[in-house]
Amino acid sequence: MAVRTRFAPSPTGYLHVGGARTALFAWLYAKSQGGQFILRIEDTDRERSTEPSIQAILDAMAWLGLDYDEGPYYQTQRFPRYAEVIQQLLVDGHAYRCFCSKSRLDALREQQMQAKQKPQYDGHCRELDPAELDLSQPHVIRFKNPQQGSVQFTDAVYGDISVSNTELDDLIIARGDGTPTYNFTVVVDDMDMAISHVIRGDDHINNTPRQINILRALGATLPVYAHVPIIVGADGKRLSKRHGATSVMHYHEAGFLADAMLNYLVRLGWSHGDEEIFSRQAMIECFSLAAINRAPAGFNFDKLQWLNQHYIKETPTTVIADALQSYFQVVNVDISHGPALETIVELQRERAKTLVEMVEKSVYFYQDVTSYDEKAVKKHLSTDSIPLIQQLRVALTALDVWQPSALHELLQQVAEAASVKLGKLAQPLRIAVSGGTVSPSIDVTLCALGKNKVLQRIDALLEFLQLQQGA
RNA sequence: GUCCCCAUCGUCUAGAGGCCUAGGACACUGCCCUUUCACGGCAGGAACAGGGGUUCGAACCCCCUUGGGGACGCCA
Repeated sequence: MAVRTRFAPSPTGYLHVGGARTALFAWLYAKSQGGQFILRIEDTDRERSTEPSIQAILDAMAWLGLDYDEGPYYQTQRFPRYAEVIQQLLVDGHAYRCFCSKSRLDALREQQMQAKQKPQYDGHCRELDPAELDLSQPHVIRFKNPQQGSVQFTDAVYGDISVSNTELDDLIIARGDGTPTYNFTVVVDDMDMAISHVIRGDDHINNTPRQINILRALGATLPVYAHVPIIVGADGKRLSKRHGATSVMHYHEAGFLADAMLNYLVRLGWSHGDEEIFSRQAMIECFSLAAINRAPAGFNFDKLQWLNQHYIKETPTTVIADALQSYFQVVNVDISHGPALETIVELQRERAKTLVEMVEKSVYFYQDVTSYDEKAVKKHLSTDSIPLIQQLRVALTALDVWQPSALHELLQQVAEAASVKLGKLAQPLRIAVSGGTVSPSIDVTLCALGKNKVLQRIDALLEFLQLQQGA
């Protein structure tokens, strides 16, 4: 049987990391089996579904590179089909009309909770004679769940699961306005779309038995179910906004690479021996449902950062440089006068955990230094530094070959001549060109900056120091 | 409350009865490298939730307890 998996988000907000991981697992399984991956938007809740949410989900899928072979399908476009199946269920006696008022249902629930029972519909309308009904009265349609026996299935992740039918009540499959509900539309869609493996969050594990009952009433073949544990925050609670960013696209904005995100996500609740690094290709080759962990996994920002830096270091320079461009734009730094972005990447890739950080650490390559870090000045500069810096300026001015090795040599000579350590020279210089004490190696930094800018900035620093002297 | 599920270092995890004196990774600490910051290298601390079984032998199998998560909607 052809493997077909799907990701079926409801467009009520952005794509969060838990959803992204579920999507990744479904995508991986399809890819690993040579099957198809389908995207379906579950927008039957018209109150909460929004167009921007749909776009946000599509954007996030695109960023992560989770491409789909079919879809996106929209459930709101399939209402005629749902109506058809509901009719069939009604005719076959697998569903019935329920005229119970909300207030009766509320009272029933209240009563059951008081009696420490599981709140369930009591089947009040289950045996009404279809011939004697007044269809003009407001009513919903309920699925007639079996009352005997139990539902058993083998989850590809959790193993055998069994639930007694007495735990399941007659769920509503069509609302008062005739629109179908989630547990019903999923079943119809998975059946119609010939989904072979339903891979979804484990919050649906309790829905599975009732979905199986509907599937059976419809005479459909059952898919394989694989429930993926949820992602929790540092406190063990379900990941939510108070744990920090949960939107996948937030990580894009924060300068994370899609490959890093994917690698992090795939290792959250799944493993392949001791391996930590998985390219897309590697994860497709190694993936298996059986290796998914059953316990909820905690989101660990530090490890994501580590992976991101790993990919920043490993990804070809030009690719990172291309990606970097938009991050400079966001902070309004004009990069047209200064080193090529490839150079920035090469100088900074070992010093930045995110592309945003890389930008923050590289602004001085494109913009003049407007202030000096106070601590740095205090530690490395005094009016006594002026002669040494002046010597350095003279030497730099005379240098024809503006290359790292030549610059390195020159610095060493100047340091030797003044009988100071290289650090005594490099730090003041660093302050001059960057405003602080942190930069790539001074020789490559000077080289990337260019002779003119370096001399200008040395002059600016000298001026600053002379002003201090005067004061 | 009822039902379902889960349980190895702080976190992600390896582990399918002897290979476990429990391995790797992130984070943390120390040292080395070093012109700063990083990268890198080396070293270190750190876990089988508790209690009963089963077995010659249990992190692995069974039961109970505890802890955690999820579901119980005319939400998905």
